Amino acid sequence: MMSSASSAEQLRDRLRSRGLRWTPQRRTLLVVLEAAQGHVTGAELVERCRAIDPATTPSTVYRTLDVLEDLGIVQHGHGADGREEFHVRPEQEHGHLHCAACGGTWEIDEREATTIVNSFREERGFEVDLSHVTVVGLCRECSSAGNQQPGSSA
Amino acid sequence: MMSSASSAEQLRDRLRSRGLRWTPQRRTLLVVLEAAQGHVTGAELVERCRAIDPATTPSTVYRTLDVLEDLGIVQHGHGADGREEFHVRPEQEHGHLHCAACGGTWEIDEREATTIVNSFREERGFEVDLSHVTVVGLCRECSSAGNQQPGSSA
DNA sequence: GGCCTTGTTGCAACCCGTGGCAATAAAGTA
DNA sequence: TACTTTATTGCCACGGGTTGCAACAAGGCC
Ligand SMILES: [Mn+2]
Ligand SMILES: [Mn+2]
Ligand SMILES: [Zn+2]
Ligand SMILES: [Zn+2]
Repeated sequence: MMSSASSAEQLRDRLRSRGLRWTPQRRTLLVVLEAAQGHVTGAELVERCRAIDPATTPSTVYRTLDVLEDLGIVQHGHGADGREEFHVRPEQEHGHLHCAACGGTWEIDEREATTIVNSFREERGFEVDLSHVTVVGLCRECSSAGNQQPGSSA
Repeated sequence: MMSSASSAEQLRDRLRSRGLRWTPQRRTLLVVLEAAQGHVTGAELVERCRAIDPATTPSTVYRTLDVLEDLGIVQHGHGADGREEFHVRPEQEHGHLHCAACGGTWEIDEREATTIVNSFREERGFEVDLSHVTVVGLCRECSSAGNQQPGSSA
C-alpha cells in the first residue's frame, strides 16, 4: 500500500539489474541488517544470521557484506584493534574517536570532520572516507589523569 | 669506544630495571628490529625472527612487541585492512593516508597533522596518537579519474 | 517446463593474531 | 654455587576474516 517495493524487493532488483543474484542467504542478511542499527561487527552479523538460518557460513556473509558495501548499503570501518565494524544505516556518515586508556568511543560527525576533510582535499586532493576513520589517543579525562599513550613511557 | 653501551645492553638494562627479563627470544627480535626500518607488519617480524631462530613462536614475538611498545621502542598502527604495522625507529612520528582505489600510501607528518591534532585537542581535549592514524579515501589521481569510494555506487 | 550460463555457496585450508596454562629459566640473593 | 621467585616461553585452542575451488542454483531464454 504505502510503498509498493519493500526493502527486499528494492535490493533484489538492484542486484538483478547488475547481473547479480537474489539468494536466500542474502535475504537472511538483509533481514538482519533491517533489524540492526548503529555499529555491528562482522562476527555479530554472522551470529545473527545464524539465529535465523543455523546453516549460515561466515564466508558467505562476508562476501555479501562486500557486495552490499559496493551498493552503499553498509559501510565498514575498523575498531582500534583493527577489527571490522559495520555502520548500518547511519543517520549521517561519521568516524570514530577511541581512547586507548579507558576504551571510550565517540563519534566524529561531518561538522567536526570538516576541518580535516577540507585540509586533505586542499593540500593533497585527497578525498577522505570519514566512515573508515578511527582516531586513537587519550580522552580529556584520561590525559589529564596522567595516563600515557601506549609507548610514551620511554 | 664511541658508546660504551650497545643498543642491546641499553635495552637489557631498561628491562631489568623494571623487573623484566632479558631473554634470547627478545634479543633475536631486537636484532631484527635493528636491521629494519620504516614499516613492517607483525607477521614479517615473526618471519625475520625465524630466519635467525627457526624455533621462534608468534605469541612470544607479539608479546615482546607489546613490551617494546610500552618502552617506546616501536609503535604500531593499522593498515587499511586493519592489520598491524609497526613503525621502527621512525624519523618522526607520522600517520598514514591510503588510497582505496590504487592502494597508494603516503605519510602524514606532524606538520600536516597539526590542524587535526590541535582541533581535537581544543574541541575535545583529546590527544591524538598520530602514529596510529590511517586515513583511507581516494588520492587526487583516483578521485579525478572518477573512481569511487567503496560504497558510493548507490 | 527444460536448458544454459555463470554468479554464488559451502568447504577446507590458511593467515593474523590473542589468551590460558603448565613448564621453563632469568636473575636477585645467600 | 645453590636456592627462590616469578617473568617468560611454548603450546594449543580459539576468534575473526579471506580465498581457491568444485558443486550448486538463480534466472534469462526458448
Ligand atoms: Mn591498534
Ligand atoms: Mn577497511
Ligand atoms: Zn579515556
Ligand atoms: Zn589512488
